[in-house]
Amino acid sequence: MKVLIVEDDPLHRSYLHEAVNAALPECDTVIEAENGTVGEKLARDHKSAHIVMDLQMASRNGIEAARTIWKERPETRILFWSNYSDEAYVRGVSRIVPDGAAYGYVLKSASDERLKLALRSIFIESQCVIDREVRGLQQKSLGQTNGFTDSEYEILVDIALGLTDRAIAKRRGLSLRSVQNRLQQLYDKLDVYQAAGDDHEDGRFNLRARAVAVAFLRKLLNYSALERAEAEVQEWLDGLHESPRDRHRRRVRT
Amino acid sequence: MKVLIVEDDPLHRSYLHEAVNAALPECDTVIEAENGTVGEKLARDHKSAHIVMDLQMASRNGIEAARTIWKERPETRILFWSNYSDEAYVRGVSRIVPDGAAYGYVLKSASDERLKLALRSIFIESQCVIDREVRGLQQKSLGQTNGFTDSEYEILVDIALGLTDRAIAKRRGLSLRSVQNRLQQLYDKLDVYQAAGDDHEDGRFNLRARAVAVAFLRKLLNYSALERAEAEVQEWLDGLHESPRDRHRRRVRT
DNA sequence: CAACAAGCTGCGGGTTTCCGCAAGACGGCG
DNA sequence: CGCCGTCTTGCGGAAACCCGCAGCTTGTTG
Repeated sequence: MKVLIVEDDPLHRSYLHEAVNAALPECDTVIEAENGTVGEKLARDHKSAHIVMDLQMASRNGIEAARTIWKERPETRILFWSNYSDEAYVRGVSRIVPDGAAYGYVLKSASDERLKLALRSIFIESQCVIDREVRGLQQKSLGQTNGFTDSEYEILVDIALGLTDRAIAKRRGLSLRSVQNRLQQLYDKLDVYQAAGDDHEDGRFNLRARAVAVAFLRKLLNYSALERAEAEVQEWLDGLHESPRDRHRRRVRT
Repeated sequence: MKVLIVEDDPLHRSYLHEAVNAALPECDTVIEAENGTVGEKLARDHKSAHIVMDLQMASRNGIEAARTIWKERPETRILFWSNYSDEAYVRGVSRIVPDGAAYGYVLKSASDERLKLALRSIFIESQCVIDREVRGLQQKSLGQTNGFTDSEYEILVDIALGLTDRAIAKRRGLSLRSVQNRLQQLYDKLDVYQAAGDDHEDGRFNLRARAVAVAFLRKLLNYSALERAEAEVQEWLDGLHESPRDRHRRRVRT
């Protein structure tokens, strides 16, 4: 049995290496990658079936890497080992895990014991192991209790990127008004009205900008989510008008 | 000589402990703290003069902790040891360092050798040691080459928090128009106009929101900067009108 | 089928943002 | 002193945002 470790930090990497050796005597080779890019490459070269992956790496983050790996071989077992339980990460992961795949999500703050248990459960027993703390978020985010719908999350990302209502409408195939409806419902859930028009017109917030700030503070968004979204939107923008030639064709509107 | 280590991650903590022992034979005691809060407390109790501090900790981040420590004893020597060289961190640090204090900023990716050298330089020789990569940012941020003025940075933070123009004007003691001037100048520097109305009038960006997004992507802002700013603005809001009585929330505006 | 909930859409209008234009205010420099 | 550059402020208007109201399509349930 072979295990691939993908992790930025050399300290954590060697710690993982030891943990794998200790927890899995049946493992004969351990390979290491120091970022997502080489992680993908090694996974492909070695046809890795067992991977421990850090989220949040400089070159190419864990979610990106996992996505392409799973795309090529959906039965790969991946244990995500992360510092944070931001909702943005949790959502990002559960968005890309293939049906029936065995995977895990363990926090770096977990004990040695817990980590080893997770390694065995996933790699040997093919069971999913999700850290309790993470699990809580997942429930919230999938169920609708106090959580966010996918459509709400979508629009949150869109305004975080700085798109206008009109642009969002076009991107998502909605009318302008529908976009604004979704925005209202987002503002509602984020409780943006709190100090906005409450006391007086003095200390007012710009709802749109405030929503993004609150989402960040609540860790619904984080850097890597924004980064991914930015890449997607750029792609969309580029594909929007393939022919730079016929731009004069449609001039009149309204 | 005593050294205080303030660091979240147990692995990194013990690594630091070893590094200190190896680099500083004259050091007889090493104390450890696992977050900013107990870091402050230990620093006070032991009157620590030599501290190694992680930025980015859960309970109370390194900048906060360093600020209160320096406030009590400005001659304390602090070596910041961080994963990132985000401009937001660099700016945050150089904002709080007292005149003439010896401090350092070393990245976690640096070699053992570099770390040990930095430890000796700062704690023994009282010299400032700034990582080359970080240094670059600092130049940019203090000098005006392609960097941001304090006033621009201020307004960036304000819109990131979601304040309206009017609120910003009141907060900073400016007229509405001046605020908007600064915004324009910010938009200019952030190059927000790039794909906005450039090629076609369809996919437009909301400048205000876009500026925040770009700033995040360029790491001019990050979570901890936002968190600090949020605390400040809340404080300001509270102090604004002394009657916290009618705190009842209403969503209907008459 | 009726009744109801949930979502999309258009309309209208109040507020905010974005910004060109122009009139001061302040400081440096020949 | 006049000239110039930078910063501020007011005015006015086009565009964007925020949102109540009402009509329309779905899908569900009894």
